[in-house]
Amino acid sequence: MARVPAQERRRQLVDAAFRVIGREGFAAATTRRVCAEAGASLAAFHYCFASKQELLVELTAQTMAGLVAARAGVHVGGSVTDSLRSTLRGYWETVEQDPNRESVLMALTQHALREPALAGIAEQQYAAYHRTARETLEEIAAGCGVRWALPVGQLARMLVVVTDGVTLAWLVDRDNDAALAALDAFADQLAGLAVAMG
Amino acid sequence: MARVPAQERRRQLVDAAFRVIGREGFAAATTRRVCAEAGASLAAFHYCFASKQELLVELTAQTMAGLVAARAGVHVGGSVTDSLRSTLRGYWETVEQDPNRESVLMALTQHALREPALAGIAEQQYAAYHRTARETLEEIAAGCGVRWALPVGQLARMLVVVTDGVTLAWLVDRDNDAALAALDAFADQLAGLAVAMG
DNA sequence: AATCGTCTGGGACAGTTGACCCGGTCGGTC
DNA sequence: GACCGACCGGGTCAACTGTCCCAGACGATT
Repeated sequence: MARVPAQERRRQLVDAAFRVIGREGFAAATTRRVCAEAGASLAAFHYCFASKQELLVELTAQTMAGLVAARAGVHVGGSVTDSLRSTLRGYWETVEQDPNRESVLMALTQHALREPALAGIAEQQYAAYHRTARETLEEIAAGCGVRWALPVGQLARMLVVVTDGVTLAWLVDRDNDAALAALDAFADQLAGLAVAMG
Repeated sequence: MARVPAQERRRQLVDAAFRVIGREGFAAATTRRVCAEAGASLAAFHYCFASKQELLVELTAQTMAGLVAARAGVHVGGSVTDSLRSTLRGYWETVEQDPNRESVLMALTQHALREPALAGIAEQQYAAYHRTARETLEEIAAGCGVRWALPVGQLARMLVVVTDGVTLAWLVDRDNDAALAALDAFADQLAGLAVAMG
């Protein structure tokens, strides 16, 4: 087995855990299974992490941070409708690009809601998620010269609701067309809440 | 220990599993834990169920069927906006009434997506869920004398997206007010897709 | 070359889990 | 009252889990 710096090993193990969970579910992510995926020994695992819990904390934080980053893409251009559509479609591209990420995210969220050590992370990252959505909406409003008819915080939550809801439905029936159609329709709907600046 | 007919025992064990998962998460639902909750012995368990898997199948089917039933309430009255609002608020009442049900549902859905024996159930029940949403929308349209500007199937998916998305967000931050506000806003939005019958 | 922290190999441990089994007990039926 | 299927108690089993340990090997610094 290759000799690898501890920090690099940590990264490898986190990545391996991500792949295992995405492929076989949260329950399958045992220390032995993760080590096998990463090509490491159990001893290496416990040299890098004090416990499995520690691995999970790092994985959760990293994945949720990636979530916020991946969904931060704003596309301002043309009308409000166009901007919202392309922003939501931009989000959907990230889902299609790595569908497993969503499965992992769901599993981790589910787990984090139970685990006191992780609960803070989930809540905090969802707050960041809402914040990102709000910034996106404000950017669009500014770029298109409109203002929102509802409090931006409320609209931000609606945006998160739409992305999460569409993703959840898609995880069950894997209907890409329906997902895209729903996203477009919601974009049109939300655009109706933009009123000309005055 | 009381002497109970096998069928009744099955019911008790399914109920116990539901409670355990709702309170402590899916992973906590071991056969022993479920038996303790139900006040039954391991032997009783394996007399009633051939395997834990069988219990899970029954639990999943039963819970998802309950989901469809609980969300089937339609409230037609007044304008389209009023009807949609009260229908969505009716749904939210069922959530507030038994918040754990949603946690269990999420956990089971998550699990069902991995387990071939359960995948069919999840898919089938979500299809039923979509069908119910469509019927709700058609009832509202008929009752209010309007038609929908988009295909009803697409609107039905949007309705499901909204309820699931709002529920998911609420599971993380438990913000009741935000959930209700989002539901109302979406009701108003969707009502905009109703056009007078011509 | 000696040394020291970093890293690895293989094994061991106690605890838990799903499954199973056997002897026996209950309640109704004939 | 004999019988029989429904039901239970308690114990056992192999498999798997997270965690830990120790002897040793590597590589840079001295």
